[in-house]
Amino acid sequence: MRAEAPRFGRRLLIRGAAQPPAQATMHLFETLKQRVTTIAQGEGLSVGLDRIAVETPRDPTHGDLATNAAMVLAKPAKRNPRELGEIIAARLVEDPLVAGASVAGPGFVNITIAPEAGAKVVKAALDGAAFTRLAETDAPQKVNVEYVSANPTGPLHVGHARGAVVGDALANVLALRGHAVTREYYINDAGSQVDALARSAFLRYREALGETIEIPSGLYPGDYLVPVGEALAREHGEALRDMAEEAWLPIVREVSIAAMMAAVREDLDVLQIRHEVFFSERSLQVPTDIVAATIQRLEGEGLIYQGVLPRPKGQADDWEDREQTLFRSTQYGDDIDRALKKSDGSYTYFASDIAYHDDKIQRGFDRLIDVLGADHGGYVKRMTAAVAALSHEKVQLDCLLCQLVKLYRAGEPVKMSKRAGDFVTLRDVVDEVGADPVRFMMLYRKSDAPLDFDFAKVTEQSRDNPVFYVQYAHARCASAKRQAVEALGADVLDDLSEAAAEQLVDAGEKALIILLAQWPQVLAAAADSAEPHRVAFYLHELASALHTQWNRGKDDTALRFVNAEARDLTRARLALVEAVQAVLRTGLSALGVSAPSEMR
RNA sequence: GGCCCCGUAGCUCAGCCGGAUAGAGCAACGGACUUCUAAUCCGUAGGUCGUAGGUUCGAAUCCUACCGGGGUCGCCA
Repeated sequence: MRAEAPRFGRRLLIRGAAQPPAQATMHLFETLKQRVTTIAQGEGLSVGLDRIAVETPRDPTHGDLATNAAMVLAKPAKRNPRELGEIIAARLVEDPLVAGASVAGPGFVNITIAPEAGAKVVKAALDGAAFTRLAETDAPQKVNVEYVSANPTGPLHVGHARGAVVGDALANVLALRGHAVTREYYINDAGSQVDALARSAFLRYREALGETIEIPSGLYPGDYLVPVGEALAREHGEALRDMAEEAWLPIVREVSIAAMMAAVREDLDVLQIRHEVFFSERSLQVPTDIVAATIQRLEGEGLIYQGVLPRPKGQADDWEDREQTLFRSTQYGDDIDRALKKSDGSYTYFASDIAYHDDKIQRGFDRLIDVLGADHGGYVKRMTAAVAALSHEKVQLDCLLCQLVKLYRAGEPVKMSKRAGDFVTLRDVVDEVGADPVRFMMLYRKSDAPLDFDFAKVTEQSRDNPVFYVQYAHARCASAKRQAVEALGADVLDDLSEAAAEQLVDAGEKALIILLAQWPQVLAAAADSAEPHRVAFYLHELASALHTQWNRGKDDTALRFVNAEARDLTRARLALVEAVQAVLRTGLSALGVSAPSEMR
């Protein structure tokens, strides 16, 4: 059963059908890399061309850009890197995009770009969507991103929020990279935990009928099941109470799961997270036992056997050797073979998950990504092995582990215990601080690093708060344009692509242009490495460069974006502002964070 | 004990498919600003990139071992 959720993010899924006209696109780094490669080929060099990189040097006195070409090409060609560098530099300066090139250090070629090159970058970035399409891959894949997949036994808590945001942003980034992305949620509705849920709801049902109940440990004590009990009482009266458990449990279970999933979707909704596919684990067993069929297929390949696992060292005092159905995951790099059936004959979670991943493979995905909590780290090898076995190593599985989130309130840790009602739900956090800070902060850290989340800090309006800092940069761009209109009339913003942007030669303006030029490759790298946090850091850097330039205008009015005495220069700078704003807006949108025009 | 992740400035962290003098923010120190281009700005100082080896012309980055922190370890999901 695959319930199709309302379509969402379709815009992100649509690939740019028509390539924009050539002069509108300017991938500065790619273009220069091409030029350098061509020069190298003209010199008869062919080994190491793919290692040529054009990057920004750490030290800005080294120029705007630098290439390692001379160094990576010299060795295989048995040539002197500095000499080779001189040749490359001499040829590069012939290029109209290049104002200067010189050899430095062990053989770096440092490049100063011409004002015309900067102007092209600015004009390309004016159309944020077209500029972003420069990040599209020429080898698009069908990618499945599975994330959240929380047990439907209660509301989502803060820990889930991180996986939810990371998965969603990753899906966005992959889509912008040109891949066909499906966002998916696996509903664990088949195990013993949902039976425990049903028993808990049944107690609430009896409570609704007037009984005094006590919820034993092992069941779910949260009062979020009270309404479920009441609904059961309304619908069934006392009918369920007199049934045997085998009779009422399936009924109560189904109602409870439906209620929990409705709550989960509402919780995700407040973060604007929508999955396209909700996949039921139970549907792999009922009405048809797809799990069995999958196992049988693997058995045909000699990957299933009855066996006894070795006793693990160091612990497991109560270990008893036991023969069970095992998957030969060691054949694909796992440390130990893994059990597929429990002693009562039912499938392990892993067995169902094998069938589930097989379903994804059958649906034709080239790449599968599972966003998991860090406590599932031990699960990665076996699932990777299973996908390799099922797809005959054709399909790649990447598991992205998200570390824990620690909550703070003004520096003090927020205490959470597992007891009823004493954990912070996703909804609590979003209600208190808003969706934007939650989303941005969850992405402002590598996902495999622990994250501190401070309620006070993320709503603070200061530069210490990265969410505010980036959004404010976007708002500041809007503000600059408003001021320009006031000073120079509404038509000052017309046809900014016609502005004389080659006037943007100030160091701060150039720094902004170089940063803008990096956007397509930052996005591409974030997608390829499955690291959406790179986008967040990049946006912070771009925001910082904008604020810096703005602040320089305080000391030196000649640098202000808006100058009522110099309409032509103002228009050039407005083009830059517009370009920065477009990239900020596109980037924030990829992260699912709003881009306000003013901060209130 | 096995496996996975992490260890970078006082703090919180980027950088990691090898490249130049290792970066940012906070805190510290020294200045500027008294303002709607608002929700600060400029500068200074701060480092055996956990330790020890190895590969390399070149290592925070790759390999090995160890130390420290976290997670996880047959029928929970």
